[in-house]
Amino acid sequence: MFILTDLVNGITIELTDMVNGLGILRAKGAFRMFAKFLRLDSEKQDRIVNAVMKEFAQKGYERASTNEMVKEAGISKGLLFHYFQNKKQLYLFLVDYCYDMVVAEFYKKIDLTEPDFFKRIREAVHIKMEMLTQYPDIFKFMEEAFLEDAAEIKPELEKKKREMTDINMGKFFEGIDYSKFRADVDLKIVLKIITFTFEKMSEEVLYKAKFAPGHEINYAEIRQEAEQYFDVLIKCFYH
Amino acid sequence: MFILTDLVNGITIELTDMVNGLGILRAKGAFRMFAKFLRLDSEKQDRIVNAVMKEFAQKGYERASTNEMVKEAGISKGLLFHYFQNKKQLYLFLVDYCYDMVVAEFYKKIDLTEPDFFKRIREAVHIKMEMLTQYPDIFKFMEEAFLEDAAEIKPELEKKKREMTDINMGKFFEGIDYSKFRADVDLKIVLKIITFTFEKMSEEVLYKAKFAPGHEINYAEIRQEAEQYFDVLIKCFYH
Amino acid sequence: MFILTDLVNGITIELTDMVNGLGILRAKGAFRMFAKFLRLDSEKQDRIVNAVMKEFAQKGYERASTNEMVKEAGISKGLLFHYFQNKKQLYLFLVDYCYDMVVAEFYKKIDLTEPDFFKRIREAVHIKMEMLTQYPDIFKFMEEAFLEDAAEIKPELEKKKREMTDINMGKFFEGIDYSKFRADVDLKIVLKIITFTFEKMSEEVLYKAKFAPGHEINYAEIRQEAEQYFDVLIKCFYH
Amino acid sequence: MFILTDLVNGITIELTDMVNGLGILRAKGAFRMFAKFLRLDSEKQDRIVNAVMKEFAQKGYERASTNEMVKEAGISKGLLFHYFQNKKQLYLFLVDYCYDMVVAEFYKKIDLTEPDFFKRIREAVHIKMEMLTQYPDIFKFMEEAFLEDAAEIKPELEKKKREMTDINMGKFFEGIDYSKFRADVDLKIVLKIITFTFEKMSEEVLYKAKFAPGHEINYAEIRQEAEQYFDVLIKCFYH
DNA sequence: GATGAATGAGTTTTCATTCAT
DNA sequence: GATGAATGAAAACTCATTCAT
Repeated sequence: MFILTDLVNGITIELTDMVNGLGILRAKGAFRMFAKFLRLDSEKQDRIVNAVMKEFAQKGYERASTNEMVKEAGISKGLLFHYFQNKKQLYLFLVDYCYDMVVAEFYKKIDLTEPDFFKRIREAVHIKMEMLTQYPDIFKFMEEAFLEDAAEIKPELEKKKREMTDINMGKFFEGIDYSKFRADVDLKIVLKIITFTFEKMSEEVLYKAKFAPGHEINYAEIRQEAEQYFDVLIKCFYH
Repeated sequence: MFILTDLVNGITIELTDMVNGLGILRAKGAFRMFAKFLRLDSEKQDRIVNAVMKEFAQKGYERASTNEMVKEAGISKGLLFHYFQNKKQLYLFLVDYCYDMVVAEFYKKIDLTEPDFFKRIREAVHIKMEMLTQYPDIFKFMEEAFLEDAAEIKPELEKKKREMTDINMGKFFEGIDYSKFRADVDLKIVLKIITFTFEKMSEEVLYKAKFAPGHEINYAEIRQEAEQYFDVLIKCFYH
Repeated sequence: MFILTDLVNGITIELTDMVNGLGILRAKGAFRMFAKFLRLDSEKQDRIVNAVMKEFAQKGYERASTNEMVKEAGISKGLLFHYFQNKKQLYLFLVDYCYDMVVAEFYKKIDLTEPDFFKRIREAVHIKMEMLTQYPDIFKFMEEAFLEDAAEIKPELEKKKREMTDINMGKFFEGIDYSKFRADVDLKIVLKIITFTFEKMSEEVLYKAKFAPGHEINYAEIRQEAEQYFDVLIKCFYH
Repeated sequence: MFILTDLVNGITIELTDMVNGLGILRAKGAFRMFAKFLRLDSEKQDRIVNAVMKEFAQKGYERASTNEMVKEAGISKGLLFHYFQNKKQLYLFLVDYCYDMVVAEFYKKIDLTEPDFFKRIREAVHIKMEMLTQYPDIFKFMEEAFLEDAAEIKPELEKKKREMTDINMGKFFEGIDYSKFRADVDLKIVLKIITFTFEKMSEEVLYKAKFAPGHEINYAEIRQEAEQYFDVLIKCFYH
């Protein structure tokens, strides 16, 4: 579903499987190779995750230095590799780790019983903004991760994205009352246009925030801007 | 305007300044620091540009090796730095150089007298596909360049993007017959939705092409898909 | 005596002390420092010895990883060092352990009552080939061990070799009927020449086997080749 | 031919091609990839070769540290890799470099017109001892190199050895007066036995020297010992 | 006895950039 | 203008050994 994905890369994804609270990859056992790390007390886990995330987010995959990470995390060089084997695995682990965290959080909050399409989207936009404020580092990292195209991790990263972006709009839109949409145009195309609109809007918001002094986001303004889009879309696509 | 930008990164840009055949940056004097290079005979210029572009496109900014570039171009290490001072400047120069090339070509082809909004966009889509076929290397490089987020060049690159994406819809849409649009909604928002739609569509096409066997792009299919969007957009946004 | 040594490194050694079934080093108490290990049940001992031997044989002393050994043996890192103190001692222990095994086996088989020099050697060659087939891993390891020249273990290894190669031809040749040798030349030199010949022959066989497809050894051919040497040596050195 | 090879590894080789003063490998163009290094003034070349040789000889391939080499040679880290690409190439280069040096020197000295087999060998033994004294480091390195079995360089090193050990006794023994040998035994076997004898004798000498205080070699003693072998071999193999 | 997390100095290799020629 | 040898900091990763549990 678009709301989460456009937090990070603007690709619509299917979140249904995650609703139960298990991450896709965790459920698939991909975390087994990081068992050593996951057995640590959460204070240390957090210290490491934050240090690593900070470095990757700041410098990207290639330039990020494992030396800096261990210095920041206060652990030895060997230990990082003891947990994560190599830089690539460390990176891919972190992508999953963050993704799972974000998805689980989102689904705790969204109300999936709301049948009106635009109301549901409106709520999702608000949840998204809340989370952006609460976990800015994670979103920064995720955003970079989905743009990352370092040769070494590209294939695995693309595969991971594909796993996470297995589009299934049918499921996402379950419970939505489609009778409100006008009948003279292709509904699938209409839904895509709406999705695209909010994704691009989000991108613009993030993009502008980057260049704003202090990178602060004016949420009130975004909501107002979103309402403008809601107004047009409802008028044009509902009958 | 979206057509060019979504060739490379999906950000809407202002092309008006380029129509006269001078690149934004060239016009602004940014090429002065590469005067030595630009004074070379064009055969040597091309040899160097192609070698450098190839390396950057293949490996990204960080991993690209100046050694490989000079080997491929058949020039000495010192000479490259004589022309371009350092790797960062070399990269930024190349971004401009390619961008100018693409923009000039685009404006030679587009018919700016067509008053119908959708017809103009349709033509732009076709031109874009033509150019993608004709200059695949340049587009590959530009695409990578706009995704590049190596820490070292990021600030300059973002600035450059901003310069190139200083949105000025009013100018782009000059000559367009707006009387065809329905009057009960905000026209600016409508134009944004339409722009967003084609940008996202392009992104999807490129994304799918990445995973298609052989990365080939089915242009006929894209045109057909675009027509589906035209159909909905015209029905909903024209009166 | 050459037969055993050229199994492993082509240096003539004195085997008399081993005939009683005790290894040189074991008899000398050098095994005391590995008492903890030797007290284990033999199943576990074997598991560890095999895992360690495999790793050392495959990668040599330097590159062999204690991590791999404990993984293969199914024991903990700490335990390996509990038994063997450090990598060097582990290696030297294994050299002795294998050597003792090979020597004991050899002396169970050889007939020391045969008085004819060449007949005794002929039998030894056959025993050697039998054992090479039966314990290829041990021989592979021993062969590598005697070639090993990693700086760290070199002094001890050389010392060990010396202990094992303390030449005492007089004892080895006991019971041999020397009256068959011609009297006009120095018998000691003659015996050395014969010894050298079979050692070098063995080396050549092993060397050729290395490059043969599949490394297989053609034993029939070796026996035939040995007979050619026997023929010349008997004609020239017997009267 | 045995004399040279048993200087370093005891394998008989064909030296005929080297007589003209060009190394096998140099002649084959294998030195092209080290052209940068070979273009240096010989003072610097020597400084580097000696530093590298010293480190490899002392510690073997694996343990030898390129850090130590550059420190000893007084050059920068990058420069070593500028000349030799990587540690493996550096090692293999040095093997060739030394081998060529030794072979060329040997052939300047040996008198190939001497028809008597034993006289020719006697001279070779003397030349060998002379060279051992003159270039002890090179011989130390070569000896180690031929024993080296580090996994990484093994295949290339074995190939190199094969190139150098392409046995061609026929050519080496050209000009030798075989009529002096007894006719009732296989001459080829006889020649092998003699070759083996001197090779093993050399090995023993080197081996003993290793453990002698100060590693000094008593050349007079060796010559005397060699004479004992000559005496037996002449009596038994000449008619 | 048994565990395995933790250490940190060590390794080889890369690479943009400089500068004497 | 043109060369390419020279630099040296920085990178990712390894691994024997220790020690608290």
